[in-house]
Order: sequence, then C-alpha cells, then structure tokens
Amino acid sequence: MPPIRVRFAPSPTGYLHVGGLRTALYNYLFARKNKGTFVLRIEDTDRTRLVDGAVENLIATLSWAGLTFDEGPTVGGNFGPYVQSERLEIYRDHARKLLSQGKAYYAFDTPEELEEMRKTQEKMRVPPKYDRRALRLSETEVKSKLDAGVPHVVRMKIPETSTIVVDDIVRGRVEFVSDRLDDQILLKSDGFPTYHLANVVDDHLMGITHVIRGEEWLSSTPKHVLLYEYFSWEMPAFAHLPLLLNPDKSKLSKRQGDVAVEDYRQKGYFPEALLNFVALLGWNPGDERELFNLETLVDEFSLERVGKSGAVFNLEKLQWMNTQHLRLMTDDQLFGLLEPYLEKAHLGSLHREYVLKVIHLMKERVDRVEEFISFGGYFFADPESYDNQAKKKNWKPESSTYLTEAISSIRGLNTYDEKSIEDVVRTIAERHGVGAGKLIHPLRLALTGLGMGPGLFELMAVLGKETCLRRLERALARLVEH
RNA sequence: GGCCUUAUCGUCUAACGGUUAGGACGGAGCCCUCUCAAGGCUCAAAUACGGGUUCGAUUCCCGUUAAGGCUACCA
Repeated sequence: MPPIRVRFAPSPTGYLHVGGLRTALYNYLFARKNKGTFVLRIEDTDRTRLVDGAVENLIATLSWAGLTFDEGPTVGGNFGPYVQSERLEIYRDHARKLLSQGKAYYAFDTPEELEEMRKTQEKMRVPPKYDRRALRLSETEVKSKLDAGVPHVVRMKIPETSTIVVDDIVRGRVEFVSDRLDDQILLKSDGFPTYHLANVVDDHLMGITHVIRGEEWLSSTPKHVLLYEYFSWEMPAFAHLPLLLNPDKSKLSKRQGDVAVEDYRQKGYFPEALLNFVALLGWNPGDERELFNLETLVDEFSLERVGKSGAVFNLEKLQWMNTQHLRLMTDDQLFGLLEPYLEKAHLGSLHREYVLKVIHLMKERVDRVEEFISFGGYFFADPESYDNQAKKKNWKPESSTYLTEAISSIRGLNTYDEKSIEDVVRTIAERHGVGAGKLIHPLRLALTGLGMGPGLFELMAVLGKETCLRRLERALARLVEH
C-alpha cells in the first residue's frame, strides 16, 4: 500500500472558516494516525476573489490551531509548487491532452450568451445545462476563432449516458447518471483552471490517496471521477464530511454568527478547545469520552466513525468545552495566555505573583482568558460604582455600623491573611449576634462593587490591607449617601 | 424544477436486529455554601410518518414528509 497522503485545499478568501478548520483537522488526524503526509495546497484560481494577505493569515491561523502541515507553501516539499496560481502551465497541458483526445472541447460563448441560454431553459422549465452549441462548430471554424484570438474556454465532454459510481468512505456507494451532468468548464477564458480540473490534476500529481472534504463537493465528485478516468489515473479514496450547520440547519455561514476561526481566537477560545469541539461535530470515539487534545484525537480518530448527518455548531457546548480546557491548565499556563490581554488593558506592569493569585481565585469562574480581566476588574482597579441589585439585597441600615467596626479592626491587624481577616469578621458578627453573612455581603459589595465573586476572605487577602481599607472607607461614604 | 445527501432528546451524539433507547451541552430542582461559580445528586426531554422483511426493528428494504447540498468562466 502506498504511503497515505492527504491535503487540505482551501481557497484564500481572507479567513479560515470553522468548517474548513474541521476539514483540516480530520485530514491532519487521518495523516498522523496513519503515519502519512499532510499537505496544504492553496486553491487560488479565482482571481476575482483574491484577498490580500489571505494565505499568510490562513497559515498563521492553522499554526495557531496547531495543525502543522508537512508540505505546502512556506515549507516546500517534493510536489510543489503548492499554490495553484503557480501551476497554470500544468493545467493547460492537461487540458490540451483532453482536447487532443476529444474528451474536452473549445467553446467561444460569451457570458451574456450563456446567461441568455439559461434564461430560455428556465422559461422552458428544463434543467439548466450547457447545450453544446460549441460542438456544432467545424474544425476550421474552431481553428480560425482560435487564431483570431477569440476568448474561449475549454469544456469537459460528459458521456451521453453512463452511470458513474462514487465510492465514499462515509457515504458508501453513490450513483450518478451522466446525462444530468453539465459539460463543466475546465479552463476559463482567463487561462485559469476551474476547481474541477485543478483539483483532480493536483491531487493526482501530488500523490493524494484520500480526498477528505465537505459534503458540498459530493455532487461534483462524478465529474472528478470522470476526469480520473479520462486521464487513466488511479482514483483516490473519497470521504465526504457532513456539513456544519447554522442553528436553522442551513450551511454554516456568516450573518448567523461567527464562522471565522480568527473570531474565536480573538474571543479567547483555546485552540485545543475549538479543535476538540469541531472534532466532535461529525465524529465520536465510540465511547463516552469527549475531552481530547490533539494527541489523543490522533490516537482515536478514524474515518469509519465519521457520521453522515449535518451538525449544528452549538456555541454553548463550545463554551463549556473551553471551560473544561481552561480548568485543565495550570495557573502558570494561564498567566502566559493572559499576559497579552493585560498588556492591552495597560496592566502589564502588575506583579506576576499578584496576577497568579487572581488567576487562582478566578479560575473556577471564567470560561475564557479575557474574562479574568472583564469579570475580575476589581482586582485591578477600585470599583467605580456599586451594583444596584446587590446593594438592594445586601446593604442594610446597620451595615455601615458593621463596616465601620470592620475597618478599625482590620486597621489594627498585624498579620493580614485569610485566617486573621476571617477571625475579625466573625468576631464582629458574634458581638452583634448576627450571622457572618451580614458582614460578608456588604464587605464584598464595598470592596468589589458586586454581589458575587470569590470567597471574601481569600479575596481580601489577595487585595491587601491598604487596598481593602481604602475601598471600605470610600464605600462607606458612598453607600450611605442614598 | 432536476440531481444528490440526510433524518435518535432543543443541540452534539451512542446503541454487531433483542437495552428500562445511554452519555454530553443547555434547562429545571436539590445538596454544598458568605455570594457567584465549581462540584455532587435528581428530573424533564428523542428513534419524523406509513408500509413491508423478521419471532423481534432505532437498526434492513420501499414509499411519504421534512431539512440540507449542488445545479457559475466560485471554491
């Protein structure tokens, strides 16, 4: 058996779609699992959709996700170039070959003429399909148009009636009748190939053994199968992955939420969590485990366990998964990830030890790294305001008395730690014959402005004596005001 | 319209033809508790419909319905 080679072949549209990420992941997993090669190929044959910097961004995003490829742009390989726009001669050669064998033909129709044709077909309610008018041209007519430089395309000649079988690893045997297929354009008038030609030629030339791609390609696979036959090439194995869906079950798209991997990266999701999540959209290990990292996914992955039905991209589960991955990280790892966010919030000068303590306290309360800052603002700045609901619930007329007593007791404290703070608070509560909660909640409100958060005594110890006293005094003045 | 695909809790999914149809997210409740989380426990929630085949269908076959994909000189 030849060594396994798979590829991820995105077109550089500016960002990496999460569906693309999953396709890339499955290809990667399949390659690693089978000691094969993972190739990245850029399909940039549509020059009308070129986006500046898209390739660089794609590679950067893939690298952020940890999906390293063995061959491709920037890393090279023996089957390059890996960018289709650099392979134009190859496609033209192959188109010529088909032409010379009568398996393809020149067509000189203008886009307007084709549009006209389609309109008529629609009116007559027949399936839109090229009517092969170019085939009625005589050899000399074709030659003279060619010589005159009339813009033209090369079309694939589909057999009249034959059954084309696609053998798919996830879907089984799928049959197509050839007369339903259009005489697909292989080479556009600008000399660039269409997907169908470029894809088949490259997959063959690059020794691709398994074509793993989204289900949206299933319908055009018979054309690809035909091309392999026309060239007398060995067919790769096909595996068409179920689609990723919007909540309304349509194909996952923009306008119904974020679809770019970059969006999730920017929001602070971990690459492992995103990967773990999309891995489970269409695949499962066969048992009830669902937390994986890249290595364990490699160990468990198989195309046989890929499902057939589309999967809704469920944000809530992704969030949960991110939380799970966050919990698995050490405080140190989280510090490393938090640093850039601290810089951005102008908190870069904070002591590492302090931030580590904050992380420790907040770890169970956040789902994403940036939430250490957005949820834990009071660790970095005095509260600007006091949450109304919390105030209503926890601030009683007698609270200021308790607060005042707490302030003076705390001021007298020589050792300021969790234990001593707790003693002070509980002593005051006992003295008044009330539950400690009568002190704890107002204190938290005064210190953080919020009615929720980490345990009060730990919180106070981390904030430090000076900060606590300052905030308490300030709060006392402001909370009694109204 | 045509071709193709798909169909188990709201969502992701498990179940070599024989299970009280399992797990997870989310939801509800309880416990823990200084709050919020986290954690633990419990509950509600599904085989689209109709025919076959079979002693027995979630599972195999056919049909219906529904959803989706494709139907470009886009990928």
